[in-house]
Amino acid sequence: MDKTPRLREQACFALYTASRAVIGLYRPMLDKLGLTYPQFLVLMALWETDGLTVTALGDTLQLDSGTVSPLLKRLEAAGFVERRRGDGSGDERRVTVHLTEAGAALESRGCEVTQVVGGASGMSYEDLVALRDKLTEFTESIRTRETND
Amino acid sequence: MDKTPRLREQACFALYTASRAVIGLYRPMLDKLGLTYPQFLVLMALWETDGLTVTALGDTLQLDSGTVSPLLKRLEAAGFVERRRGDGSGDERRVTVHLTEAGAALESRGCEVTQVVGGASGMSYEDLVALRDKLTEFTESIRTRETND
DNA sequence: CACAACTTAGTTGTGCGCAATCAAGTTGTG
DNA sequence: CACAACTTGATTGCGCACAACTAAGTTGTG
Repeated sequence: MDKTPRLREQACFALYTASRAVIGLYRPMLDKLGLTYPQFLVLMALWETDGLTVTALGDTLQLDSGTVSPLLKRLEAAGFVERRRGDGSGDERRVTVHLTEAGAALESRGCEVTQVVGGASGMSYEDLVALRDKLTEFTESIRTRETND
Repeated sequence: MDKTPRLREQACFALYTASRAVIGLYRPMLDKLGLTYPQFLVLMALWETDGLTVTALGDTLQLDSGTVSPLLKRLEAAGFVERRRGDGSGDERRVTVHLTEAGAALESRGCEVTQVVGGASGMSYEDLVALRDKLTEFTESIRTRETND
């Protein structure tokens, strides 16, 4: 029984490293669009459903307001999105996030990026799908156990 | 052909989310040891091989000096590690990192944490090993393609 | 020896990520 | 209506990550 866990044997470390590696793979391509990876995720969410509230965006990306608010501030400053308070709902607390023309225009180039990254991953489509499903299962499983101490 | 990639379908997003979720699972336990996850990784590397240089630590954790240097500064301030310049090698550029007594003493409690997290992941040992290997393969594959533009 | 090229750590600046806190707005209950 | 509980988004503070740069030390070449 080797009680000392080796770094290389830890699935969590592999996860941590892999995550940073993919983002690093995206980086040079996203740089050309003037985006960071989290900013790109926001746009992907909006390309799918424009006009999400800040909370809905946070739920989608699994990020809290302390991350999303400044993220949107930068995206707004860059001219990719626009925030509107009390948009139609009559609830003045709600802020909806909308793509600008520039933000919407990035969609096709953005999709290209995901294609290229998928190809550069060195894995087949089937493998990627299997990995994604395994990871999603993993995350769900963790979230349900989050109350642990 | 749906050209617009959905966030939920992206393996990269699943990776990004899963990574943060595991670290979140570690957080409350590591808080009790006074450590963050990256700091815990440094200690794991040192429990395995004490006296690594800053560069060797960076290679092990796949982090550059801009991340490792301040990380070690905080770990040193917390009394878990100690840095020594030109340690024996006669090369005054090299800084080796050594566990203090307090740092070494955390090992058994640290190992416990990895056990608990492994259990709380909701996956079998075999599944975790398979996932880890898939992720390692993924990362390696990406690193070899990093010269892409 | 001279000196350019390189290696090693560290610093600076920007952008996440998250806990904690806050202010403004809304809702439920009496 | 009054007012406590809640929701929504923003702010603050700290610790990563990483690019770009710097300073100090080492090595290879003539």
